[in-house]
Amino acid sequence: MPHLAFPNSCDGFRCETHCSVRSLAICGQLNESEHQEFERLAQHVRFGPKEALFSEDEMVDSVYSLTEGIARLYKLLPDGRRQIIGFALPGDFLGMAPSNRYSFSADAIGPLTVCKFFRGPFMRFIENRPQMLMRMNEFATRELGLAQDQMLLLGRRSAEEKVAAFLVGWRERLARLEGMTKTVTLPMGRQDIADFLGLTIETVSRTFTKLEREKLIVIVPDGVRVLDSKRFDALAAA
Amino acid sequence: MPHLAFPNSCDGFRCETHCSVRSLAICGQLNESEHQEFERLAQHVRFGPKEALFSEDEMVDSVYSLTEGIARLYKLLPDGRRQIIGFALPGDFLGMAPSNRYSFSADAIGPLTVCKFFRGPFMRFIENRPQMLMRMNEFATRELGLAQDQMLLLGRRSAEEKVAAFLVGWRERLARLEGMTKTVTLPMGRQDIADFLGLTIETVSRTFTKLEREKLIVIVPDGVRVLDSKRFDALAAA
DNA sequence: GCAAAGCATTGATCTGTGTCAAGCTGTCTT
DNA sequence: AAGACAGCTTGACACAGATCAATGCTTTGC
Repeated sequence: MPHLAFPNSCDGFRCETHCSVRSLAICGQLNESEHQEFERLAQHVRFGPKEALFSEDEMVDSVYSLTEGIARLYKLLPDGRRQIIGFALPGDFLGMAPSNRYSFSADAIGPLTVCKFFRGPFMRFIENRPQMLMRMNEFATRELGLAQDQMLLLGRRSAEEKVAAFLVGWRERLARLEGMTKTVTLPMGRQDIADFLGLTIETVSRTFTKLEREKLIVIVPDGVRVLDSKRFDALAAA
Repeated sequence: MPHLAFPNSCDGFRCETHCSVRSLAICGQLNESEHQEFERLAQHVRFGPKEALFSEDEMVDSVYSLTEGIARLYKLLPDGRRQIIGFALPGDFLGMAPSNRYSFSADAIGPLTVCKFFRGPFMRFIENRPQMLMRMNEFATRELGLAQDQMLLLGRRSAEEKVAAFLVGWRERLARLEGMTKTVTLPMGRQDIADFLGLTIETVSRTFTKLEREKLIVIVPDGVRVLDSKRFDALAAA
């Protein structure tokens, strides 16, 4: 796009270049003037692959609205065991914690951009805006619902069910952004999937292979193609 | 208390009889007049052991603030496998869901009382009260934090670590209500603990016995007594 | 005081997933 | 083009926790 001369020059203005997902994001229901005021609080920040947005136990100084790319959210045990508690997509909101320290770590999987807000100004902006607070509630409630689904998966599903449910769930989340497709792109590696599902990388790999042998999926570079949606959804449901 | 003539006669008024945990509850920061208005929306309802407050997939018509007793919150798979996603204590708030249907089931473990609110009036009460919305956010964020801890537990801890972490976590939650004690009361049965930790009842039972043999706890009726808090916390942490 | 029921414990065995160890595939570097 | 590297797959084997099967311990009701 050579005619788009200054792609980074619109900070501080409503600018769809930075936020193709604005309607999905925390700021999606602000009117024009509110949004301008809100934008003045934001810094647009880019992160490279594997770069940390924040780490568990750090003091919370900022909150983030993800605009592009995917982040991995995880907790570590002292001996290095890792549990990925979620993957954040564009539109997702990060950084609320039950104390003044982050309760998990977040880092970029690929290149990633966020709107970053300092906690104080952000809190002052929302504290007397019921609409914004309601939206925060919706976001928190949705996250909680996902977390509860994940508890069921981690506690009570077999390896095969875990992988199938993960692929179905991931496909649905992508569908909100890109529309439903047969090919599900998987930007995260096998180890990330393993740490999300409470499995080892070997078991994840074997299970992918097994699902392919059973003609439910085809493994393609950076993802899978779902062949039999019906049988697949059934496996994921139960 | 023979001089307390009408112990159930104060519905509609501020009444600590119904709410020894008011300061911990959703309504804990309302002023006197707001609280009276809020109370007018509430019904005080009692449930007996095993009685259902609501079930997964039912339409959400009410939300609940737990005032006495303990509830078990769970999700079921079609084949009957169960995952308990949490235990609710007095002060906890139940019933927010990401859709218009409950995303889990809740039932009383023992006798239980709640403040029940119809969704519509409740929403109308909070929607223009930022303080109340902030409090809802705190509650949701705390729940989310607990859910994330539980994901780490379910995905990455051994049976012994799960049981130890459960006892430590449960003791801390009780401490908020009753103060820290050596004896941890466990109102839920072994099957409930198993379904919370992603284990079988046999493994939970064996693990309790093992912890007792190792002189970390003593099993007493309806609970355990913690002998070696230090070693115990260490096991729970990692 | 005894039967019945419900819950918890213990033992023997099995199995799904983890662990350890190669080997494979694609990409980047020089 | 060749080597090195990172990520993924496959195989052989081990083991934590599940399953199956008794048995024990309270509580409840008569």
